[in-house]
Amino acid sequence: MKARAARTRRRTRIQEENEERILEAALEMFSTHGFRGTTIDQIADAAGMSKPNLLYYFRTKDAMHRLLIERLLDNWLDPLREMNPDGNPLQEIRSYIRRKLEMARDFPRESRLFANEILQGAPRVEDVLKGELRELVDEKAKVIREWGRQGKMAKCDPYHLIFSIWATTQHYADFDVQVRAVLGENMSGEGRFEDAARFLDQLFVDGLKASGKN
Amino acid sequence: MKARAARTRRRTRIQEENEERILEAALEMFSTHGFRGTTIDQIADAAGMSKPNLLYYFRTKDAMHRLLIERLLDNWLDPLREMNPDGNPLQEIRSYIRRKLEMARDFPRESRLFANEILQGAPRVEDVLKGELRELVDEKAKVIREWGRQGKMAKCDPYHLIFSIWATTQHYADFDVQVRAVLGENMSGEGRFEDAARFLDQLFVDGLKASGKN
DNA sequence: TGTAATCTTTACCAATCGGTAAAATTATTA
DNA sequence: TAATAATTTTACCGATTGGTAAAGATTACA
Repeated sequence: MKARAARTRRRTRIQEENEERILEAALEMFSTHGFRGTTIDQIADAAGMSKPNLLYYFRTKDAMHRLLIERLLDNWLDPLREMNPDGNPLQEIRSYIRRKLEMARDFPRESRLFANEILQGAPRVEDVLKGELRELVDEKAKVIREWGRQGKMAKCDPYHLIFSIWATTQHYADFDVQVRAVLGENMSGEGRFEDAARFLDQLFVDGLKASGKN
Repeated sequence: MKARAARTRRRTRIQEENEERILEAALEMFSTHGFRGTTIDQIADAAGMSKPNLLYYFRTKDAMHRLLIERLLDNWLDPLREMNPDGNPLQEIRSYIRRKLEMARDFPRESRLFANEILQGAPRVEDVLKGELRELVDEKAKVIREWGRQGKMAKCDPYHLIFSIWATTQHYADFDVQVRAVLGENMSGEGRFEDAARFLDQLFVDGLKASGKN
């Protein structure tokens, strides 16, 4: 018996490549058809391999989905975590919006995967929402409220501010087809996101400047 | 042969009741599991009848879904249509937000049905998006731009303003479980929506007041 | 190079899917 | 009330679903 335990043997090159190909294909399918709307055959096709071959790497459909969700959640909360309590409030909010918008632009499938999951009642991420997510939002809400108290920005409900930032930024990934339909297909993705960034800056930053009456 | 054609015979009481029960059940299932994620058996169960009996009223799964989408689109654009070019700009925008928020509160399943459809590439509503919806948004965008030009409100990209209103209001229906997870289950639905309305008023109305620099 | 481990293919399976046929039942109306 | 139309049930079908068994091909390594 080797020193290396059977359960933890090193991953092969082929294994690494194929698992990545499968996850890529699975993300593509799950994010557009949802979990139940995606078949293993579709994923296998998209990954360019047979279904039994795919099932050699992931024993169930659920295993693929779980891993994708897990990976997603790893990065999902980072932009909010980076919001610095000691920074300039409006600048911090502006940067947060920018980071979220960049995520929507660069990882639209991940955003849609998450949206699908939430829409369907969040059966697989409920714990994270009520745990990690809630704690983080509570923490940042306190910071925002304190900024308001100190007159560094307008007083406002920090929870709904955060919801609004989530909603407006993720909208460009989740409702992409609608945005394209309204703006016309000829408008480039880059242009769309620049315009969106400019508008959201204006809306949130101007809208949250400390006003005299508070 | 009766004067009444075979194709257009009057709907019976039973027919009317059962079709309504079925659509109610179908809306419930489609809005949380999506089209492919919902089975006819599930709908039949939820409607309290057997599958063949259900299929007597709707010959295919698609027929139910199409009718629900059709009904939805009937009312979906009304709030934006009601925006009055001759009204007070900020008041009109405030009212529009209010109406959209009320729809999210009162018809969350319809909102999620729509969200599911868009997320999955809008295969069944593409025409409406590129047709009716786009025309309506173009029209209202002109109005908003004119308001800006006249100095009645801040100059801003009207398309992204509309997207932001859609995103923030529908968020409370589509991402309901996340909102509840963060705010805690003990907060009542009424309270949530009142807080949201207050915040969105502040964000959009304060954020879009005509500023000196324009 | 031989061999053990890894990877892929072929052939399959029970359960579930959307949907149908037709008999049995219930409601309507002449 | 008799006949007709509308509704419901029972029994079923072929296709697709997620997943398995096991033989065959390939790869890594001592």
